[in-house]
Amino acid sequence: MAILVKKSTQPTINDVARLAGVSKKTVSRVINQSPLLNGDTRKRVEAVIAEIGYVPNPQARALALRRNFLIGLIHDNPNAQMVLNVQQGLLEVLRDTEFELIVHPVDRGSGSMLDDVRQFLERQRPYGVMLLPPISENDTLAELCAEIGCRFVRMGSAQFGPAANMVASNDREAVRGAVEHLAAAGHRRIGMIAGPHGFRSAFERQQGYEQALEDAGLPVQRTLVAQGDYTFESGMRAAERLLDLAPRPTAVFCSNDEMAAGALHVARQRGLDIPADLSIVGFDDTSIASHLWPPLTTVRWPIATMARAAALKLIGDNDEIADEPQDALFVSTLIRRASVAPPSA
Amino acid sequence: MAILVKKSTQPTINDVARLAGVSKKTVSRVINQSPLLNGDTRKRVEAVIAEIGYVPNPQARALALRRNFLIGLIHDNPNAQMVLNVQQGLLEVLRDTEFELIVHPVDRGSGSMLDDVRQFLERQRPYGVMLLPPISENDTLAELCAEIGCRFVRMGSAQFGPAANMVASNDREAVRGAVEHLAAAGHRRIGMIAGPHGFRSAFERQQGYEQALEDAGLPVQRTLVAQGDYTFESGMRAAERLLDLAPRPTAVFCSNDEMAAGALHVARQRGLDIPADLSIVGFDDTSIASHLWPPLTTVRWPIATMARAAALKLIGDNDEIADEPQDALFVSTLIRRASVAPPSA
DNA sequence: GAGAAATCTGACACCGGTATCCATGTCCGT
DNA sequence: ACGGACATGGATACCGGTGTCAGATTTCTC
Repeated sequence: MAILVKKSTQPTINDVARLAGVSKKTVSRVINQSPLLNGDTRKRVEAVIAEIGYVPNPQARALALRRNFLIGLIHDNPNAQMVLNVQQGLLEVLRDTEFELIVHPVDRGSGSMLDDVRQFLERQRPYGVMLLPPISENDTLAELCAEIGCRFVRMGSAQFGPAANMVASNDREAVRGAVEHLAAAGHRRIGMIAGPHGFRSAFERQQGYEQALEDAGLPVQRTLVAQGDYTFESGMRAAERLLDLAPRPTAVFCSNDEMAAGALHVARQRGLDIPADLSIVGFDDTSIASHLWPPLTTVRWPIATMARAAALKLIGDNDEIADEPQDALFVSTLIRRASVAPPSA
Repeated sequence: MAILVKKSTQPTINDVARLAGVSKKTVSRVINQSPLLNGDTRKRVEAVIAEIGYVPNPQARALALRRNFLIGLIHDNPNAQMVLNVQQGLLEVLRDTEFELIVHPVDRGSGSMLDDVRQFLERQRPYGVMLLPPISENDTLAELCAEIGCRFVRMGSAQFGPAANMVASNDREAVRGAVEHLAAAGHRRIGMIAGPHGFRSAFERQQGYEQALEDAGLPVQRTLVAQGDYTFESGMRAAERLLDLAPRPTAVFCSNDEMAAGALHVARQRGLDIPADLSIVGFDDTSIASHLWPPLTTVRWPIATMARAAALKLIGDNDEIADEPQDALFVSTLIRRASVAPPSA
């Protein structure tokens, strides 16, 4: 038997007012917990609300209040796990508030990206938006949000300036620690699979890599750095280039787990033993890292925590968010698993 | 320098009307492409709109039209890749429409799940919602949607009835084919890591497994079926139980890729060679399947295609969606990769 | 050129909330 | 008993769109 969709009509504030024998405004006061209400009237109204199952219409509310309760998540991130981690962090905060989450992915690289976002912002006028890397690194985009008058928070891999509404991590330091770990294990030829050109996160992580090499007294060599675009496939291609070198690097740091997985894949294809023949370190600590075999040593990027913080900034009472943007810094830590060992020979 | 958020005021339909020297309604006609408009007036209004950058307020529109343009995605699925695949399929359809996507994850198992969903539906009154498995298998939930009067489409692993607004795949047949493939390779002891009890998808897939065994003249043994809950960790635990058996199964079919990855992980821990010592088949063909080593033979579940179809059903002009729910069936196919081989001894 | 028909346009009410502001009722001091 | 401070509640306008319907204009017909 078919399940039919009733064309039911939802009770409105007028129905409540009529049944309770009060005016709309009084009902509105009850809903909004106004303090200037007789306890008796309040109870009567509440009883009616409960009885007929009245729920305020958010669209009408939004119209009257000249604001809505939508938080936008704008991203161009191909990494499902990361996006979902962020969503989870966000929703944890949004749960039990009246806010709802609107997800708006955009085409990276598409020339109309800015127009797309502008249209989204102008149409929905979300209360606030959250910008995920890598698109969050785009200053023009941030300026667009500001111009339109939309609260925003950017998640990123480094402080961009004294005040850029940034919730950031310390990627450079974290990567430096990770590569140091490789050097300390005895590796002298440490390759890197870097992120795409023009991305702040890619830049920061590469800087960390180079600093660690310098600290360890190792030469920084162009050929040891292959570039990917944060996808598994690009990680494979980059790894192929690195593994074709002679002598082969004995370790490789990858700018994210996805590319590390690609590198591991290629190494396996070539019959290399991980970690004996090649040590691999990733970045992000998404679930793929611990699921791989061997489990991947990686930098844990506290993305869900950052998302929670960003959400709190967005919906916080702090109305000065725009005038006094505050940045927050989160610390990434190295998670040691089984994909790193001293070089074999 | 801080990026300031301007408290700008958006132009309204009244501004446009005043500047163009016409009435609100005429502007509304221009926006809605009403055919009964003098070309001249239309152009004048359009010019003003373009000049002052007018964008209609969706909240006001929603209020006046007594409907909005929000599509809800309700899910309790822990699998990030799958959820994102669905989101992608959905958004592909929603892009270039005026619909926006609201994501509303719920706590599986939480006792308040139905209340949570009810609150979401009553508050947001989305134009339509999409229910993802496993929560989509919950008939009570579907009835709730119908009761509230919200369009909905359920994605699932089998037809639930003659008309249940279902976009479904043929899991049973697909699994039968997959297990047949194992039997054809010469496996006689084929284990299964099943999904959680009470889930339709889990049931369908187990039925497919059992049918394949019967078809191949193999005994259906309780001990060869271990149960998981679709997570990596549960896959590990289930695999441990199966690999502890003596004699050990030489192949295992897993109800999803995530658990297959867990099984692969455990096999590796025990020093087994895949596929020589153990053949593994998964289900879903999420990206993890091709990223694993060895690449996983798996059933491709066309979830993004299904999501597109579901989205079209939701936003389609077809107003009878409620009265004449139509089901659609999608075919899953076996993707042969390297995790299956004939048994070694 | 007058009247009818077809075409366009605008005044007005309405969607379901909130804000403003004034009218009433209550309690108190004198 | 009267006036004023204070607490409470209601009438009304408004947010920014859309629907209705009547009136104005144009076009067509004879």
